[in-house]
Amino acid sequence: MDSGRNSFDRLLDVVRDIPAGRVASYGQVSAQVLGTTPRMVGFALSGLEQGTDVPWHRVINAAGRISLPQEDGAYAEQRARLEAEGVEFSTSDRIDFDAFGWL
DNA sequence: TCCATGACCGACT
DNA sequence: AAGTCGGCCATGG
Repeated sequence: MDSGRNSFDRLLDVVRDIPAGRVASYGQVSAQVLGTTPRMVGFALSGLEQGTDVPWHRVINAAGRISLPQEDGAYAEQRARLEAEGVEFSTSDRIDFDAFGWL
C-alpha cells in the first residue's frame, strides 16, 4: 500500500525524474501528481536535508527564475549546479524553458 | 484541535 | 506590461 508514500514523497520522485541539464517549474512538477499544488512542492523541497539524492536545483519558478533570495547561499549553490549541467542563464538571470524545460 | 504560513501559479484589472 | 488576490495541501505551535 502506498500509505507510506504520501503526495509529498511522490513529488520528490517526480523531481528525481528530471534529467540533468533540464529544469521544471513547481507547477509542472505538481501537475504530475494529482492532489498536489505548487506550494506543496516548495514546502517539500524546503524540508530536504543536505546530501539528499533529490536534484532540487532543477526546480525553478514559472518565471524561469530561481525562487530564492539572491542573498541566500542556496541561491548561488543552485545556480552553480545548474550551470555545471549546461543550463544557461540570461542576462536577467532567467532560464529559457523553451531550451532547457523538461516538459 | 484550530490557526497561520510556505523555495507558487493563474486569472483578472 | 506589471501588480494584486485567492486557492491548493502539509507541518508546527
